[in-house]
Amino acid sequence: MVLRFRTLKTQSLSKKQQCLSLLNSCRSMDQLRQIQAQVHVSGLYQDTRVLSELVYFCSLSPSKNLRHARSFVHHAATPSPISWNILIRGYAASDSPLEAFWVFRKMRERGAMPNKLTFPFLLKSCAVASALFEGKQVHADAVKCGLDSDVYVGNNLINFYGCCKKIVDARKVFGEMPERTVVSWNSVMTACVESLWLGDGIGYFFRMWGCGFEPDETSMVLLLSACAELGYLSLGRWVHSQLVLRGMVLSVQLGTALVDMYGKSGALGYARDVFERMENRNVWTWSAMILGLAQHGFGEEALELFAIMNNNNNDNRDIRPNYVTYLGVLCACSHAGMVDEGYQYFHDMECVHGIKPLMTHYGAMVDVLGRAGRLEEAYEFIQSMPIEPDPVVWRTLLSACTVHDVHDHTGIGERVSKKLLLKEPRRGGNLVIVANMYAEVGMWEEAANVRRVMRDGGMKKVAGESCVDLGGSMHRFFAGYDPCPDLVPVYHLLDGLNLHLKMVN
DNA sequence: GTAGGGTTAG
Repeated sequence: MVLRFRTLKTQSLSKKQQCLSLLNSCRSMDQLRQIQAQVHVSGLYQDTRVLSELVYFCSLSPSKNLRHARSFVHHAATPSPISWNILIRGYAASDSPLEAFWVFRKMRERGAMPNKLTFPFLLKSCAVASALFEGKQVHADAVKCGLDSDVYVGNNLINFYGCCKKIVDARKVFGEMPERTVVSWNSVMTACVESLWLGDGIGYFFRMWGCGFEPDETSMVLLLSACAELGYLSLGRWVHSQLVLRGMVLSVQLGTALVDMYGKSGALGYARDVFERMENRNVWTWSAMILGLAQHGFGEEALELFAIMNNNNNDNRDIRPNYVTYLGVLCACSHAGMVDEGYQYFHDMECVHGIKPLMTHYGAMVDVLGRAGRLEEAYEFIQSMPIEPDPVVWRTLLSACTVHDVHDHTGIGERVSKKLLLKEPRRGGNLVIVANMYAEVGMWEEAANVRRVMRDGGMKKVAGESCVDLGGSMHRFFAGYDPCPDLVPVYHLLDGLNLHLKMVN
């Protein structure tokens, strides 16, 4: 289709209006080039409104071309703030979000004044890029422009600091906001929950409620994900009851959050119940259910569900597994001892579904091999990884070594511990595993050496902690921590359990 | 005469 101004019925409209109308109906870069030629001919090239529409198409339409948009703005004599903002917004959603920051620098160099709509997308770019250094400069600029009091700017500042794991700063911004909306509360909750400051996240929910804000769906999803992470079943059930009481529609997100919470808390019956009742499910819903089953020892059921998900006869024709689904699948294999299947799924993940394995997938596969006692194979698997294994991967194998290598003197435990300590020499927890491994096989001198290294280096293991939900409140337990007045029956029970386990094995 | 905005899933 060739576009010309005179093809329009609206002959009476001005050249400029015709041009804007054409831009409005523009669908491809080819059409845009034709319009661009017309713009040149009619001398509308420096019109700020026309320019912003050109930039809008190149930055935000499905056939966008950001370099094109950028060149429009850079070559314009005086681009309006709107053009700059649209360009920044385009980069925020692109694969190279930090370019937004450089556009902003250029904008400032050329003396354009940012307005309150400049900062949200700019901060969003810094947030997705986790660019703390750049984001702080933006924050400072927002303060200089007196725009940091805008509620949208504030919400994005919270989100930015949250994404950079600067929770104290996120909370500081929140605390100093002159005006807040539900989104502000949700943003600060997100920051806490994402960084596993779960109690604080839950606290913000109830403070929000106390301040008279109505929690929305996002608030509920966030609260549920904090419950899921803590295994705080009683609070999770309370949230569920609130959803029913308020007559909130069980959206895919809310339903998934419930399935996730029940699944992680081990209440698989409830998880399954919500899952079955949901009208719409997406890949996250299925993944949450699969992972819940896998993590609680129902490996075969998890894999069965995965097969159903992939079965085209079901209502989920468009649901394709993603990286989270495969974490659940591999977790199922390791808990069910299915090594060959694990290899097969790991292979299919990339070759059939095009999902490039992440570090966690390699770790999960090491867990599959390690739990099955195939330690050498796991070691070779790590050596053959195309990415540099992180300490977690080595620690997974080392833990497997302490279980399986105790009476076997192949020395794989030693090799693995060397690899791990090379990467993370100062983490006390690593040395504790190594010392225990030596002690287990009676290599007392070596064990003592490791302990001495720890002591001399001032290294301590961060105490492992367990939470138990009792009568609706969370109780935290540490090893060696002794708040209970009468532990004797507890130890008797534990002894009994250990005996039972040994007899079963 | 004038255009555009935020938070959420292992």
